[in-house]
Amino acid sequence: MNNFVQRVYGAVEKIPRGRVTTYKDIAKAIGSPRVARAVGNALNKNNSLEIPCHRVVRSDGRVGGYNKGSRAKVKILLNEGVKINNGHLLNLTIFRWNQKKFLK
DNA sequence: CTAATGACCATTA
DNA sequence: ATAATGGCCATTA
Repeated sequence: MNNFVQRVYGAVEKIPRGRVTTYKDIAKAIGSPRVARAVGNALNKNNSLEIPCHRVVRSDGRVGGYNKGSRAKVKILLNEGVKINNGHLLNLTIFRWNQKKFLK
């Protein structure tokens, strides 16, 4: 574990059930807007159930990867009420969660 | 030290 | 709609 991973997890653990955010949004949230790819790498190592990394999706509305397989990721999200069709969110803007907005 | 890798992104064809 | 491309950056070999 290192500082970067800690910061990523710190942002991810705040995502509420039934909502999603993007790798890029996590990057912004930790103050480094261009590290989306590295965020994915950090989440790939996650094993903790405390970190809801299945709620992080791609900015194009596709579900993205998962260390237990993207099938499992879709399954969990569907179970939380996020609507997905062929690995693509029906409407990313509806389910997207923005921390700043939430705090306002 | 350098090179390769990957749960990404935006642009272009 | 798909596919290719270049960029990005932390981590790992």
